[in-house]
Amino acid sequence: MTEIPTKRDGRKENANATQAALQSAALRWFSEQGFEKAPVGSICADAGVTVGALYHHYGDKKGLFAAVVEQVDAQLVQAAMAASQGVIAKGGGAWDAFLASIDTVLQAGTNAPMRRLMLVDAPAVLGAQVWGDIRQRQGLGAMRGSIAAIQAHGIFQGHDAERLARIVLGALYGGMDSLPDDEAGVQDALADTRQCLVAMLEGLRNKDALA
Amino acid sequence: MTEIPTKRDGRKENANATQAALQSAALRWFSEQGFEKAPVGSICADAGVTVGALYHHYGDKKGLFAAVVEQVDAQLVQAAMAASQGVIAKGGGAWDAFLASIDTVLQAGTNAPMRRLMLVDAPAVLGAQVWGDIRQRQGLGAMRGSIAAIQAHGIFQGHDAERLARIVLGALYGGMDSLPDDEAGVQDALADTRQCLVAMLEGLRNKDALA
DNA sequence: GGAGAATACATAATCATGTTATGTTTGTAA
DNA sequence: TTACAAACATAACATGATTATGTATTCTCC
Repeated sequence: MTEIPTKRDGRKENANATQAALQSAALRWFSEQGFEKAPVGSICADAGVTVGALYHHYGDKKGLFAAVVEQVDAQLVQAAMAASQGVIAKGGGAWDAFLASIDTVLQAGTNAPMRRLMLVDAPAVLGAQVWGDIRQRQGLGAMRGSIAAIQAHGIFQGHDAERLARIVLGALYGGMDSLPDDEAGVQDALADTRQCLVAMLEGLRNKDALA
Repeated sequence: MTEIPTKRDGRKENANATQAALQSAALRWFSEQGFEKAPVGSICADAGVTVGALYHHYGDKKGLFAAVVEQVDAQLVQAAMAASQGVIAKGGGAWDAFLASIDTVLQAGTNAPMRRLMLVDAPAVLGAQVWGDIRQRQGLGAMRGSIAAIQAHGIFQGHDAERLARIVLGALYGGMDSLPDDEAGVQDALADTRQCLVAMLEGLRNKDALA
């Protein structure tokens, strides 16, 4: 969108490579150790560069963290939307498509390190402003879109899509939070959690239908 | 519970006083500036002691933070239970008492600094283990108790109280998260948020009643 | 009631870690 | 080919948490 590089820039290619290496290493360190216990020196060493590269591209440690968070979030949104549209493609209704996207997020929440990265560290490290912007662009935006799509089908009428998105996402996070950290039995808990969530959502849906 | 001090200990009284001063100052700094931007030196200076006192009583900065979080959480639980029992005392039902406790928590969430302290910084700083223990003793424990009480009245049957508590609390936090940071219009948003939450809960209640 | 011990701090050094100031290289445009 | 800027490397720097050590006060016990 910026400009069509008629002559390819060798500098920028290298820069993109180091950024990719940096974000890849950072994702490992941040998810496994948490933001605090992930020294910039270790991340850079792991990426095969020095701290100079990091501060050149991201300004500071939080900048790198923000880039990682947004990247992961974007991938999750993409997966959720793919699942949703998969249901539509198979002739499913808007409601079932909505539930499919929720299932995808829940499934992703199975991974404990990822949970801490996205739900615990991100809001604390980035602050309300930056994290709010990222959420708006990624998760919340997608959820708001999904709810708006649902509302176009006559469901969830009369509620502010933005607020409802936050509440539903909150319940979803609460559900993810209830998953055990140990690998064993996660699937059982997942099924149970899903049942609770769906019950609440369908409850809300049916209740609105009466009014 | 520990032992009846037949001879009063002057040391312990002084120690309790400094601990109170420390926690009071810490609450101010942590809620206004966040954990990271609250230097231990400033907290101690504000409390009229040196860092030696802090590390003697709490081990480290996180220890002091944990004490503050648990104290605030305990106060909130107390307020919620008082509201709940107030409804009972006036002849209200278990369900309305349940909603009253939720209202109390929501109302507390009106305060933005408090929100960051309890919902953002606490899980990130303390880690899953410590924070989980505190929640278990305070908020989650109370919510689980409330739900169990509800279930004794035939509502929310067939769901694991623990898991349901986490999901409801998650939705509650999501709702608090949707509140605007500016003071103006908070009450409007609060009413709207409350409506969404109650709708979901009553939806779940009614749905279960059918099965 | 005095010696010893333990508690409750104060003070100053230490240390870990994020950040920055200053090169140095390399590609690119003129 | 020269000048300039982006993309790093290196080493010094700054900040803030932690700790090692010292001291006074209080309690315990003989």
